[in-house]
Amino acid sequence: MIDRLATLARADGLWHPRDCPAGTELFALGEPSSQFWVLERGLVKLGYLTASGEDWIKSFIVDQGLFTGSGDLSPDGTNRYGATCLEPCRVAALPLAWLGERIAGSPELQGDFARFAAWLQARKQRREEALLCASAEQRYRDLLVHDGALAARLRQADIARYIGITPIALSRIRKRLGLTGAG
Amino acid sequence: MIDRLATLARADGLWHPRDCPAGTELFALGEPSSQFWVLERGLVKLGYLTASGEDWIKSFIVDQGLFTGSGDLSPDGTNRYGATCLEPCRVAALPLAWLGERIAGSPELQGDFARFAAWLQARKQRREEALLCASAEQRYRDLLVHDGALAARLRQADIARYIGITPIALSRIRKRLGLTGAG
DNA sequence: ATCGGGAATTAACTTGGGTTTATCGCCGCC
DNA sequence: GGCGGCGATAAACCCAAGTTAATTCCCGAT
Repeated sequence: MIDRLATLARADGLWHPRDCPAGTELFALGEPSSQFWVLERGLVKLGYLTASGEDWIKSFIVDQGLFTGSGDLSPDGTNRYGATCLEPCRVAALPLAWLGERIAGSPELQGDFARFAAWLQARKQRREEALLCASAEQRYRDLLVHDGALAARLRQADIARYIGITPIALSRIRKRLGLTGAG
Repeated sequence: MIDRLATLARADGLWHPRDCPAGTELFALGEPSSQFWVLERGLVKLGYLTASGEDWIKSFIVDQGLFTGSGDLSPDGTNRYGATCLEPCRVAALPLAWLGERIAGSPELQGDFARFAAWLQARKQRREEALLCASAEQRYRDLLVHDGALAARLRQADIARYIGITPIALSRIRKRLGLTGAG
């Protein structure tokens, strides 16, 4: 899917991947959302920023993936969350307006995006259920079980903000589980 | 959209709306998810049931709406949550397989469902953000502001389970806000 | 009017997480 | 080797929410 997008964008002279170091802010909450992002390599966090200045992590994009700042593909509107590189990344941005045209004109891409939307929806479904029904400790254990490789690449602070607690509370949970010092 | 669906289903002899009293369980978590539900009148809650027996409310369908037990339209799979009538309801169930064919054959219905999916996604987006970033008190106040009419029709226990706390904690919040006795 | 039942509230106690501040460990740099 | 900075952990304290149990309120049935 990413390859197909890259090929189409290259043909239109729109494919400009760029390498950026860890810590780079790709876009911020509140900015106009007219672009669509492709991660080719690295690790990106998508996060909300509350009025009181805390940030909470919506999701991680690992190794390869697609994301926007608004959660959909509409070319107007503003970003509902920001994106920051957690590792050195290679990313490319594409105009959402261009993407809309290309999807309309390509049945393969339509299929790609339909599958992507379904996958994304299932993921959101599980996340909502976890946030609503499971305790912080349960959410942490689920993360370790289902995304252990990801967890190993993240700082505890980012894991905590993804789970919905503070880094200190996560440290306490790790102590409870006998994980401090053991990595 | 509901009218269009009803007309198509009636033409195929599949439209059998039924009235059911408050408390009726339309479907339960874990059952095979082969049907698609249309609410014509009433109020339905969609809820998860945890291993320890608590239930948490995913969302409410108010007056008119569409819902499944799996969050998508795939005709296989099992229900990830259950549905219960909170008020006397008129509902109709349609086979998901039938719906898939009808959507494929009707551009209008395709458009309807594309818009519906977009709306649903935006709603999930806001819910995820609220569960992750906002306190229980904040979520309650948001509910009163944005869905006051709905809140007035719900029992406090259901509001609490939707917000993500116990009815007792909600009662304390209401006391803090000066809403006990006045509401 | 009164009785019974469900919903909401209250109280008392426990637990988990937030906040603040301090300490520890590690690693890169000079 | 020593310094500085960052991430993780620890300690002390507070508050919000869970738990259990009791009480009040309301409303409908008899």
